Order: sequence, then C-alpha cells, then structure tokens
Amino acid sequence: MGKKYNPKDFESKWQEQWFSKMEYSAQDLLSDKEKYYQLVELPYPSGPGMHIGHTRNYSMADAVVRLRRMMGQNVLFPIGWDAFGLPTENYALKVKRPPQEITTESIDNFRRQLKRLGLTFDWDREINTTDPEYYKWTQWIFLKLYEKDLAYMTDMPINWCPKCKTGCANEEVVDGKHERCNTPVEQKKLKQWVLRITEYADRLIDDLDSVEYLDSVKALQKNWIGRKTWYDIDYKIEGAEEVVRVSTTRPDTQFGATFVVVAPEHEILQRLKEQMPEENRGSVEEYIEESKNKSEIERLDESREKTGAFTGLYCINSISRKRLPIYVADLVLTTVGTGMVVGVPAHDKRDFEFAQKFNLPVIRVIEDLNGDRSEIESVEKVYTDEGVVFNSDFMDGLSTTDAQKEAGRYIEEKEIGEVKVRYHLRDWNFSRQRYWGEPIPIVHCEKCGIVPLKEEDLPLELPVLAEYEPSGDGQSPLANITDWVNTTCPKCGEPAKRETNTMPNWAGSSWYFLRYCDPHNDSELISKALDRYWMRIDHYEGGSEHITLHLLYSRFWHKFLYDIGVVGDPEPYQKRTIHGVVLGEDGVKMSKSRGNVISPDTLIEEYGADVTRAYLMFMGPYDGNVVWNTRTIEGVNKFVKRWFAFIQDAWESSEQSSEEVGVGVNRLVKKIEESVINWRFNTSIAAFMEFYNNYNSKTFSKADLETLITISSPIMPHLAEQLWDITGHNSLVNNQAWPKVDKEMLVEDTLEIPVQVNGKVRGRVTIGRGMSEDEVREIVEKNEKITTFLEGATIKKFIYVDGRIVNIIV
RNA sequence: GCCGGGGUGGUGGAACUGGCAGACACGCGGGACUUAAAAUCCCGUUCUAGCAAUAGAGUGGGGGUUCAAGUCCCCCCCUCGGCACCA
Repeated sequence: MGKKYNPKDFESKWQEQWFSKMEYSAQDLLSDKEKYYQLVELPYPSGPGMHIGHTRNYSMADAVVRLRRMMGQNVLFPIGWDAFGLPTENYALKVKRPPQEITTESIDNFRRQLKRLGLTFDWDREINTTDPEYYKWTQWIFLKLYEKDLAYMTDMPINWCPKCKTGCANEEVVDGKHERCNTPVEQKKLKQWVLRITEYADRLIDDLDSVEYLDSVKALQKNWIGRKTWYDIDYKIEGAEEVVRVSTTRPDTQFGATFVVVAPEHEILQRLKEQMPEENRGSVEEYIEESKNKSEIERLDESREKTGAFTGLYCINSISRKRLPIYVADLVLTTVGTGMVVGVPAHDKRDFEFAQKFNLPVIRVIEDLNGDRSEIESVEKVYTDEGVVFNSDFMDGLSTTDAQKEAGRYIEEKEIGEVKVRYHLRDWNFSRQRYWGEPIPIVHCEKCGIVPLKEEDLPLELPVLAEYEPSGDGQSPLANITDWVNTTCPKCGEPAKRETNTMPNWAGSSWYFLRYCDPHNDSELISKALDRYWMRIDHYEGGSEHITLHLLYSRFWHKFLYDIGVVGDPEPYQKRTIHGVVLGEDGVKMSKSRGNVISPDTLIEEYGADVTRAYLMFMGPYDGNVVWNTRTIEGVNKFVKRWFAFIQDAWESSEQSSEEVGVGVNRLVKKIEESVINWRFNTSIAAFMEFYNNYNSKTFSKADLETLITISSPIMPHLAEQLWDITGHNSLVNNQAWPKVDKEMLVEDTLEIPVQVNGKVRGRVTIGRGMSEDEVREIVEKNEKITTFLEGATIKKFIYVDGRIVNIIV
C-alpha cells in the first residue's frame, strides 16, 4: 500500500465494514454508559438529493458522535425521511408518476449519498413519515387529540393558496404570500380541522426556562406566541343603552384617550347602525364596503395613509369619564383584542397619525424620565416608553407599570371590564386539500356526525391513485375516490363518508424523534422504558427555518403526549442550536436557477469523503454562513495528503518520542477533544495543521502515532481507518477508546513569557515552573533588552501574572 | 419600530475565565527542484517609515474602568437574521 493518498482505494471498503457490522448502533437501556441522543433534522428527500448544506451539518454531527462513542458514551444518532408534502406531489403531477414511487427513488438516492460520506447513522432505526407503519402513530396522535377535544372542526376563513389549491397555516404565510410558491393567499371559508395549540400557549412559553436553547431561539418562540395582558373596558354609548367593550394594553394612558376605533368587520356596527346620525351612516357603510374589497396585503401595508370614517357616535370612557368619538377604520383587525381599541395619540405612534388625519386632540399623561410634560406635536415626540403618570386622578404619580396594575384592580373592583391574557398565536389549521399527506382518521356520518376511527383500524392507508390533481374547489383529490370515501360508520354501521382532507407536512415531523427510540414497536408509539432512557434529546442540531414552527408544533405535541402519559418529560429538546448556511460562490443561496449549486457527489468523486467533510468543517464556524470557494478546498486537500504520508513515514522510522513531542501530542489530543465537543471544527483542523507544521520532522514513538491516528478519526474517519490498517492493526480505529490526556505532560518545566514595560512588549524571558515573583523579577532585571527600557526610570510597580506575563510600570 | 446576532489584514477566520492581536488556510511575492511545465518543498506577507536593526499606528467610531481591553461599562454608526398598523 503506497503513501500516496488515494481515497477511492479505501473509503468504500471502510464504509462497508462500519455499516455491515453495525459497530455504531446505539444500545438500548445500557445503564453503565452515559447516553447521548444527538438529533439532526430529518431531511426531505427530493429529486436532486443531498444538498451541500446537509453534507456539512451531518458531517459535523457525525464527528461529534464518533468522538462521544470513543469517549464511552452510548450514542443515539438516527436518520429518517420527512417525505409527505407539496414538493413531491407537485413534482409527481408534473412527471405524471405516483408520489410513492418518486419518494422511494429519492430516498434510495439520498441514503446512498449519506453512506458514501461515511456518516454513522443508526441505519436499522431509519424511519419514513410516509410509511403506513409510521403514520399509523401520527394518526393515533390525532385520534387522541380529538378525544381530548384538542382537534375540532370549524369553518373559519382560512388562508387559501390558489396556486397550490390548498389551505395553509398562518405560519406558512409570509408577507401575505404562501411561502412555498410565493402566490398571494386569499381568504376562503372552508370546513377545517384545527388543533387547539393556544391551550398550550402558556406552557410553551413558561417551560422554556427548563431548556438550553439559544437566547435568540427562545425569544422567537416567545415572540411568536405573543402573550400579552389586555384590559377590556366597558364604555357606554352616549344617548343609548348600548355598552361597548373596548381593548387596550396600556390602561395607564386611559386619561389620554381621545377616541375609539372599531374594525370594519365588527358586528357591533350593524347593531349601532340605527343610532348613527343620518349624515354619518352612509359614509360608514361605504367605508365598510371598501375595506371588504381590500386584500390582506393592502390592508397590512404600513406605509399607506390612515383611513377611516366617523360613526357620529360617542361613548363615555368609564375610567376618565371623558366623551370619545367612535371611528371605524381598517387599521384595527377583528382578531386584535375585542376588535375595538382605545386611541391614545400622545403615547402611540399609530394613534397619533390617526388623530392628525381626523383632527382629534392629543393629551399627554405620561412624563418622561426627566419629568418632561411638554406637548406632543409630532410623531417623533410620541412617548411610548416607561414614565410617570400625571393628570390621571387615581393613577397620578405612579410608574407606568404600577399604573397598569392599579387600573386593572380598578376595572375589576368597579366591574367595568376584565383583565385578560391574549396571544398572538392562533389555533393550528391542520387540514390540507391535497393528496400526498396522512389521511385524517375520521368518518362523517349523517346520523352520528363526526366519528373517529377505532384505534385498531389504524393505519388508515392512503389509496394509490391514478388521478390526484387537486380540483381547486376546496375538495381534496381523495373526495373523488368513491370506493375509498364511501365507508360505514364505526359507531352505527350505516353508510358514511371518510374525511378527505389530509394532514399538513408538519404532522409527521412533530414527533419523529420519539419513534427513533423504539422504531419497530407495533403495539405502542414508544415504550415507556425507552422513552425514559433516551429522552430528552441532548442536542438538536438544525436550521433557522425550523426554529419557530417545527419547534413550536413539536413541543406542543410532546406536551400533549406528556399529558396523556405516553412520555415522561414535557419538553423534548434539552439543547437546540442553529447551523450556518453554505452559500454559493457568488455569496447567494445556492439554487438551480442561479447555477451556483455545488453537488456533494462531484466533490466526493474528486476529493473523497474525508476531504469533503473536513473542508466543509474548516470553512468557518458551525453557526456562521460560509461562502463556497472551490480554490480553498485545495488547502485542506493538501493537508490531508501530507498528514497521510507523514504518519506512515513516521511509523517506519519510529523510535522514542522526545519530551517535546510528547507534550505536543498531548496538547493536540486536548485541543481536538475540546474543539470537537464544542462544535468548533474549524479550529480542530487548524490544530492538526499547526501540529503538522511544527512536528513533521520529529521522531515519534509508535504509541504516540497510534494516538495521532485515533484522534484523526472523528474528522477524517476513512483516512484514520486506513492508517490504522497500514500500521498493522486488526481492529477498527473508530472503535478505539479516546486517548486520555496526560495532564502532567501538558506542563513544561520551563516556559517563555513576554515582558511588558508600560503595557508594551519589550522582550521575553525564560522562567522555571513555579518560580516566585521575586525569582522572576531577578531574571527580568538581568535581561539586557529589558533593562535598556528601564534606564533612568524608577520602577513604580512590578506585576507578575503566574506563568503568563510580566508588566513593569515606570 | 421591537427582538436577536455580528463588525478583527487583500480574503475566510483564530485569540481560554481581561494577559504577546492576526493562529490556521486562501491569495499574493520570492526561491529550490525541472530542459520546461505541473506537482512538491522552502522563505516572506497587518499597515506606515526604513537597506536593516527598529520605531510608530492598529480589532467600526467616540468616551470610560484597569498595570493591562478585540474581550468589561456608557454613547453612536454600520450590517445580517426574525417579527411587526400587535394597539
């Protein structure tokens, strides 16, 4: 075997050994080892296969789990396929083939690529969300949700994508467009399955205290849920018996309220119509009609001018006793508060703009931290920060926060309203009018209404169809399959019809990590013992695109499964981090249309798996975006070749290692261990290179060379295996124990430290280990280079930081 | 506007709990080997001045704490990501 690095000669050989022997499978319930569950996001198997981003992220996770196994941990590192959903279905429609077939092909291709990279996933735990054996349990969770009244049907208006011909969740609408296809969504009234995620809103926020997500991830979760305390207050309509309930989150500014705005869709407008003066009624009706024709996008356009119409009505603020005009305006949405809000122009920018447009008074009631009470005469001066309340009767002198509490107390005591927590989060629209998803296990019976399937009848399999083009009329393609749709009611046995909507893509991925722990269990979703052993997931590595929705949905389902006793922990993930993205050479996201896509297959073909992996890790920090650069991969390629030859040469000429070499090897072990565990692979590889630069001409003992081969294996596993073989070992190096750092070896007897004069480095001295300050001072004062800087000056202070640095102040 | 990251050579990026700024790599310059090229190897490379030893400046800008600041504190600028007529 030559010293020339030729990865094609050996990479596949070692892969076969790893995968056929299943050397790295996790061992269930093994109690004498520490368990470690490393989760990576399960990929969507699409036609083009593995993206360079997957290659990078999985290579990193693989390096970490290889190290952890060598350190003696029982590691669970599984993979699976999130294969239902629109991309495959749309592609299948285009090429006129069944999605089942396409999915199988894509998975086979993806699996081949992952293996070709040498990733040590636990292949006998592979799952596939489109496999009836898997989605049986997705359907089972749905039945449980239904049983607990957390899944319900409603015909609320939903977001409808006219291009994809399906409804979608609020979360999938970005800037008024369907995120998958960028088509503006419309509002459509459809009978929908909805999950009551709002029921879990508080816990989804509060339990974040028990996990170690990045701060930004926690903030995003909280932000999305958007918990706020609202103060709903009853105002009496002037000259009528009618009472309206208005909302505010700033009751401390009640005395500064100068108007009330109601959303155009608000039903109260119909009731109040009679009481409106003749001259206002017409314009109000006209305004309502106009706003009906406005699209969601138009309405949410912040930059457009404020519009609205005066109703001619007034109400009495039940806190300030002031008389406020009532306006209708589309800047208020029915879903916000009670759909009627209090306008306080002095302390809300939007209210100020509205007041200017309609010539309404501006009354300041909060002074700033400098006690400023000057008039608010421009938008820039609108004061929204904390301060002290004035001109506000019983709230005078209180801070804004205290005044809010006081107002809340007042409202409840006088029984003029209610303090209420509201959320931005809406219930989760769970129906899709498409074919390629989990069928919802429900039957509609004329007599019995909505009837769930019996658990023992699961899975309800998706029929294989010849035609599955969505009709666009709001019906799922399944609706046309009469012999599937027509069934009998599980309750009364009479003819009934199946639910034809399918579940969204999020369903299967909301619990997949549990199935990895117990993938072949056909009597339970997961056994209690395996759940208690493997969960919670120690580290979930993934992309930023899934930190709001997937995280929220899966945490919700997990809490539900905890509530019904399936799992033993209300939170699934202990730690969640976000990887960076590999951008194209032009600095832009890789895409087919831009032609800047780098294919992992090509790289592996040209450089081999190890160089590909190592380079992707070397490019930059784990959490940063990196720009692809074809030139710089050569640097890593060069190093890997040299490292391969160096170990072999050193082995042939091996003798005793000098103390210096021993120290160097130990340092390197420590550095590699720390940097890999902390996902700082770019510095691991730099450490290897640095070691090579400093030590490649030295003589090594066989034991030290074995150590070097062993520590190479997390990052360059094939190369390490090959070297282990060449040097006459009959085992797998990836199975060796991680070398123990010899702490004694790390401390040298003498060390060189810098000497500063007035904070500037002026020389260096060699001192002994454990020397006292006086001894060090003696050495420093004998050093000519330094004494030239001390001539004619008196030493004011001599600072010696043990083993680090000397600083002399003159 | 709010929330969360970031600003370090020509480039990607190092720098542990404050202790030699620029590790490692790319690029660039020079050299060795070669008839020549490729490959490989060696040397140099923050900026400014100088042949050089060396000196001065230097981590977005300004101020502060400290013997010592890329790192800590205050103010400002720029930038990336997320959310947003959220009342």
